[in-house]
Amino acid sequence: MGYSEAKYKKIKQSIKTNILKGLITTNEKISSESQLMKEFKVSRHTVRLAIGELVNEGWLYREQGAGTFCADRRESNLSSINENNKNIAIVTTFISEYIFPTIIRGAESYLSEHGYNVSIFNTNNQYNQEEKILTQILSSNYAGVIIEPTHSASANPNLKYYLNMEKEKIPYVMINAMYEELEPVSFSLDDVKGGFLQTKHLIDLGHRDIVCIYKTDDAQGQNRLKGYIKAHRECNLRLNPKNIITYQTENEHSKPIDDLKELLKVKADCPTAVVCYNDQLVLRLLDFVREEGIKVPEHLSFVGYDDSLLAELSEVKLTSVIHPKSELGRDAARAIIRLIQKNNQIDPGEDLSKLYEPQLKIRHSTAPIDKDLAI
Amino acid sequence: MGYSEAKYKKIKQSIKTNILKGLITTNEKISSESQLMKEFKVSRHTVRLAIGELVNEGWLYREQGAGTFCADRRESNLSSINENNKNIAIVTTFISEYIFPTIIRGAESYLSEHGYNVSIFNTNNQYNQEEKILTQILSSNYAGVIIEPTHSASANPNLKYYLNMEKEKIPYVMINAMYEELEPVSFSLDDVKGGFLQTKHLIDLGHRDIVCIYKTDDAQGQNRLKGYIKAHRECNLRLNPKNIITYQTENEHSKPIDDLKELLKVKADCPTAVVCYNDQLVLRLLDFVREEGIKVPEHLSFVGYDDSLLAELSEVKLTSVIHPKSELGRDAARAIIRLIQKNNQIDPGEDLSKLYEPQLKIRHSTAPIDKDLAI
DNA sequence: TCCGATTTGTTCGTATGTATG
DNA sequence: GCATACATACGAACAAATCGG
Repeated sequence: MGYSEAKYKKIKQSIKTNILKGLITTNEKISSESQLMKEFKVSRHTVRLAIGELVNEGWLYREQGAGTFCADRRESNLSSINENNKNIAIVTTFISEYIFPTIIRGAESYLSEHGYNVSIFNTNNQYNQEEKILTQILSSNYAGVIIEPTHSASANPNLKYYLNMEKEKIPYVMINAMYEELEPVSFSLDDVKGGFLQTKHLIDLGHRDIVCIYKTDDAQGQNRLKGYIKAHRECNLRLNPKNIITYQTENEHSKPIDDLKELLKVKADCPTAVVCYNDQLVLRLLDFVREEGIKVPEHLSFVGYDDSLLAELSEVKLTSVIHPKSELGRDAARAIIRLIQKNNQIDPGEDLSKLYEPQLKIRHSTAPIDKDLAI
Repeated sequence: MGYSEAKYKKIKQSIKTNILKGLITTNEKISSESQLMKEFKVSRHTVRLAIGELVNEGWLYREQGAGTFCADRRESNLSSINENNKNIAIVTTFISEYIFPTIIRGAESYLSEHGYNVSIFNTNNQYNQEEKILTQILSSNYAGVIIEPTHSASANPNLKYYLNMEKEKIPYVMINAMYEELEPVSFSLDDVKGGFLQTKHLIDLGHRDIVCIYKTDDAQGQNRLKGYIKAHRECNLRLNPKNIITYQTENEHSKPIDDLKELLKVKADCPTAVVCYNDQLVLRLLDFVREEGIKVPEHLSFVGYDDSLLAELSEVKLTSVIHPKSELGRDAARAIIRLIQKNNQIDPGEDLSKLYEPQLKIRHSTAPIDKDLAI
């Protein structure tokens, strides 16, 4: 039998997970050995091996005749180190994505100025990775956590870990999106308004057939879509369902471009403008439309999102929604320090959260509609 | 059976006594399990129970296939904190610079797979900031450091900190550049060759007046400049001193563009090609030349460096030197873990360092010279 | 206080997998 | 490739402590 899949290790992990999720609290009795035998369909020996190691690692303690109980890890392990605990964890979905470095840097500079260390973690937008990281943070020694939620559009399977963080009095703040059930301190752009601004700008320029292309497995994209729809409603414009293109992390490389290609084929009611999930997507689409001989913005206007480096470096400078990257990072850092200092208990009146008002930076990728130049 | 006379406890006591009597010394092999079974006339399970507890108490350690050995208790006591030390510091000059996130991510993914935490620090390419960070790392609890040297071209005022890290047996590896005095384990691109490739490609295309624009306050830029000169030498080409533009971090926003502007004014012996310090610089220059009505690559060829996201997203796709970003990050991570495991002492024969062979990715920003199209 | 059910503690036997030299 | 050593896993039995009735 392979070591990595050792049964006793699975049992260990399971028990440890339950502790970290807060399902078993200090001095609470865990299942008896015979119960665990049934549950995992293993021999008593195997159960005892698992429990034995957890006892040695300080997670549990045993009392003959009474049972096995959850140990109080804080006292034994942390008390000595705790005073010097100046570690902050920053958890992002994609470190290398183009706007994150700026956010991280904003946070890092503020935190290091205040004597904190910054550890970074990467979920790759995957729940199991997020779980692993939360597990690690909970069993290590962090004073606070700045986290961007994974797959923020769906219900979160790791909710228990967040609740346990609250119980363990480890403050956390969320950036860019949030799990609303938790009502966390959060820092994010008003994405509904952002999507609204993107769309309204084009409507004001006379556009009527506006395609939107949004990634909808995170809350950001879903909210931007809401804003896109809202702008149409407010202007009493008919909304063509065909003009709404959505994609997920999994198919982000193919679907947006394929679907837009399909739309541009039909010359009747052809779109005159496109709002995009972010600047990077715009640039990829610009490549494609250039090959097709479509001119931007004369034939087709584009609005980006994030106002990233790309928006300024591209040939056609992008009209884009300004994302307060660096400021957001600093604000999140300031808030987490405040929470740490206040021992995670702030006055009800003091709302640390911030919803940033988006603004549109108008450059050269959008122009008034010109019917004579229709594609 | 009474607990006080538990067989496994007797075995424990016997082994412990032998160690304390000096009959078994550090790293000496004790009797195998089967020998102990015969000696004490007990089952294997009982022997394992005794040994298991002694392992947990730090008296022994086991090696599968080899045997069970007497542990060095002095060390284990001192390094009991170090056993759990799974923190790696990554120190970069500019976190948000466009290629760093990819390097960091390469390192982070490998390190987190191996159970390490990653802390990041940012020197902003300033010595005093580097000093602050090194101070902090030395006074905290890091198992290893991956660092990009600050101002790598000049003599380093923080050398003592590096020497002290060696004394404290904190392994470090350098990326992208190195302080040669230290002869560190390092991972970097062969920048001389990179600059050579940039230039040689243009010479091969028939260009003779080639401008180079390099940042020379780091070793990367200085080496690329060397490569640029070397390419001219090898091809027996006259080198026009006016064609060498250098700049520093402080004036990177103005000097490159101003100097190039100056050069292009003079119609006599006007350059036909430009090699740049990195892709980002190329894109900024592309903006400027576009305004001037200069076409790329017809009138003026450009070669970038790093093969970044920008090279593929720009309108004119950039010919650029490939930087092994992610691979370099992983390699550095692998090396630091190896150094930690080997307690910073590797065999002289085992050279962990790696100098990456650069390659040129040819895209559309370079073309054969065409005298008829001279600017 | 004692009983009985439950729970952990100790010990035996056996078998097979995996790493080392 | 082989013997040896440790690693994982099953089954069974009895001892000792705890707890509710």
